[in-house]
Amino acid sequence: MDKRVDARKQPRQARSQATVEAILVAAARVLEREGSRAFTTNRVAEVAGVSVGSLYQYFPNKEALIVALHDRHGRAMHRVIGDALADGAHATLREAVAAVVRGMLAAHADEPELHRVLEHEYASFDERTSAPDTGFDIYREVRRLLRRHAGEVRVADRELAAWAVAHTVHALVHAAVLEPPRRRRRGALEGAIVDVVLAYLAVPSTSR
Amino acid sequence: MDKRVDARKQPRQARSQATVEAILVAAARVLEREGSRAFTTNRVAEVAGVSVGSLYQYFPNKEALIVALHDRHGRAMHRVIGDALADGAHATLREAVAAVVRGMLAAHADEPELHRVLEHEYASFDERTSAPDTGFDIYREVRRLLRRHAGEVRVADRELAAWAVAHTVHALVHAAVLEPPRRRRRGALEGAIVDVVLAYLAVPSTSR
Amino acid sequence: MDKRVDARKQPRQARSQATVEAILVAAARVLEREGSRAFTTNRVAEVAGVSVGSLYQYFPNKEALIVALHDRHGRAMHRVIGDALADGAHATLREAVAAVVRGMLAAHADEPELHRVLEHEYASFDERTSAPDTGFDIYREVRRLLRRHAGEVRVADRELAAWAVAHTVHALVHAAVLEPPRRRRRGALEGAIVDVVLAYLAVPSTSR
Amino acid sequence: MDKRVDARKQPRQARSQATVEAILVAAARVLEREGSRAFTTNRVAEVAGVSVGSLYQYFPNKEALIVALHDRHGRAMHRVIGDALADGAHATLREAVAAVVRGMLAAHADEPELHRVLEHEYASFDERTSAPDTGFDIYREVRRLLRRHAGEVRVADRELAAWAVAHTVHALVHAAVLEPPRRRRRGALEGAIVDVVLAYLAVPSTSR
DNA sequence: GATGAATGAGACTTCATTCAT
DNA sequence: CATGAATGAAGTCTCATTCAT
Repeated sequence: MDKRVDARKQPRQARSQATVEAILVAAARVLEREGSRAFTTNRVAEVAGVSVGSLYQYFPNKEALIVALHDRHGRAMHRVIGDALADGAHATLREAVAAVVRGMLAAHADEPELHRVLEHEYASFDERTSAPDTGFDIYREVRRLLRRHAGEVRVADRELAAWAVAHTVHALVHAAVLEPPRRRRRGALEGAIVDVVLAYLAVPSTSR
Repeated sequence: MDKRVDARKQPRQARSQATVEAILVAAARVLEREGSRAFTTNRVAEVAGVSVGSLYQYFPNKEALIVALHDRHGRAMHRVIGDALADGAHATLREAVAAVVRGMLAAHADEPELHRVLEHEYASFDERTSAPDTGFDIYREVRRLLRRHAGEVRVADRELAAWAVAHTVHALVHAAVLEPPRRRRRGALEGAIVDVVLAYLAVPSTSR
Repeated sequence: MDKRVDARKQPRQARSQATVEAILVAAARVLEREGSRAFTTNRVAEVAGVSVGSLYQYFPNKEALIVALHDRHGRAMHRVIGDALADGAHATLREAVAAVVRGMLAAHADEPELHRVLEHEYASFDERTSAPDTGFDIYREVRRLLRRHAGEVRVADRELAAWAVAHTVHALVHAAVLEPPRRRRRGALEGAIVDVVLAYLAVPSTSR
Repeated sequence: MDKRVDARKQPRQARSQATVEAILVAAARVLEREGSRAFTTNRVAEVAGVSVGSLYQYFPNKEALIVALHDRHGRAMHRVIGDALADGAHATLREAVAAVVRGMLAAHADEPELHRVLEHEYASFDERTSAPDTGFDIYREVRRLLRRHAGEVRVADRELAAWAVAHTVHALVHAAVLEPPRRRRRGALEGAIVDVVLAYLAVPSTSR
């Protein structure tokens, strides 16, 4: 019982491009400010300033909106990591990890609630839907990071380490924007996240 | 417009106790095996073998079911941590952390999906509802742990560390049961989680 | 992509029995008096004096209503033919055919439009739906009729004759109630239908 | 609340003619192959290779498409009967009837489903719409046939006979293409239809 | 207390039709 | 004239909750 979630129609005219964009922006806004309870196709269309019909012209169903937003976010995260891994971008592992963490924090700062909700909604139809794998594997990226800075890394099982690091960073970034501890600035949280990762991965140093 | 979510009445008789229990077990089972989409009051009542009417006799609304399950899980986690902190239970920080991680993994192993869903369902009405704080503060527990083993801990900002550790452990335990890396046994995952926490918290040692 | 059309729930209490009956009566009435355009689940529920929810408690979807009505009509026709075939009911083929035609005309007289619409609606989802074969084969019944009165029948290919007779009678009965020729009484139409069938089937006689 | 269903404008230019034709062909094809559910103006336009807007340039609404197809089919049937009645075309009643039946079978063979659907769609808005009587009366044609071969016809009430014959032929032709009995060739069906009609109309002969 | 039939607001989605480009 | 994006009324169906028995 698969459900299609890919875009129903490719917008050709500039007008439709704008409509699609408006719908996605509205979807994100509704999710962020009104919660998943209020996330109805009619409400999204209303906020987008278009009719429900227009929404369905470009998205076959409500889930497709979630998928599109999720995909969009996934690509952004991919870009952040990719940038941190770019040739010669960062000399040390710590610098690279810091860049990733900083990028992710920035990407989640504006609409923190959105990403939490998105994750839940996306997971909730993961199976019924032929959710197109966003195509990129975050673990692979982390493993590349570890390989590139192999000299500084002490963990033996790199795949296990990639798993641990990916989930840790993800969780702490979300926690940083959604449930930050009192009175800490973002910089402090960024530092803590980097510390957790580095302490685990890197050979002990005297620093810190 | 607050919504009551506390149990509608305290069941005094044994039969009522059993009914409430059956409903909660059914709720957990539906959430675990059939997903949040199927989580309807009628379905829960059916699985519990009672009528919807009876369900509403003990729970004022659907959210109360989620709250009850969430609360129940919270208490269980509390107990796990409490045990690990019991006087003289564990000599070293590593042992104490390992005990906590082991306990949490065990508590999540049976119904992993349940806890993921629960968390999001609970969060989704966090605000509209006057969700009674389950009364215990996980951070406080972690801070107690750090204080007790202060000698082994090097981090300066203990509250920040508690925040980081609590979220890290929570995320990795969930990931361990829901999205474990291929071919690693639970013991390996447990080890990795402890490693992440210890590397961050403890003064460097030669171990590992 | 099968669609279920069988009753969703078996009504157990007397109250539900009445509800189901009211819904079917309302469905027939709407189809007959307001046409298939007006045949919406809300309208049917309204005419039945119940809520849409009740309708869906007993019929999984709109099509199930059509199927139920169709089935009901099929059984009635079956009964008519069965009665005409009952042992010793009719001495001659003409009498038997006349009995069938009379019975069918009576059965269609009250709600002629209903049966026309029903047929169309039923046919329109014949394939998408796993329409339960009403279980009885009208051809078989006609063949039995021909066999029983074999002495009077001259047609060689009985199966072909059954096909022709079944469709002819069906069409003329419908036409008789829906588009009768001007100023003919029902008796005259009944006679004409029997004449068409008998002239085709029976050995020529001097009668008429 | 009458609704206009006649062509919105008479296409004068060749290109317009072609567009109208393409639309009608597409409408027939959709109805035949995809069913009345799929018969949407957008789908018809798509299959016709034109925009919806263009469709509405030539047809004021969806019903007009049905009317046009129905009308077209009616004219074709009229032609078939007219040919069979042409002066000196057929010497005997049987030959004339056979010609009509053969012509009708041929006309329905290509798109059998289309005609069934058409009939019901047409009937479904017969009243709301001021459906222009297609202008020719099939009964009149049949009566002419009976009059011309009066010598061979034994039935007394010619109008009643025309009614019976018209409906019988119509039903059997449709049945022949839509629900033919197993393993009979079209010739056999044609023969059976002619037999039914002739046995009813004509004076008994020794033939057959 | 228990039952389960009934309710009905409201969510999702379609499609005939219009109109700016 | 053609295009196709946009509209929105209307229809199907679900499910939390109530209440007569």
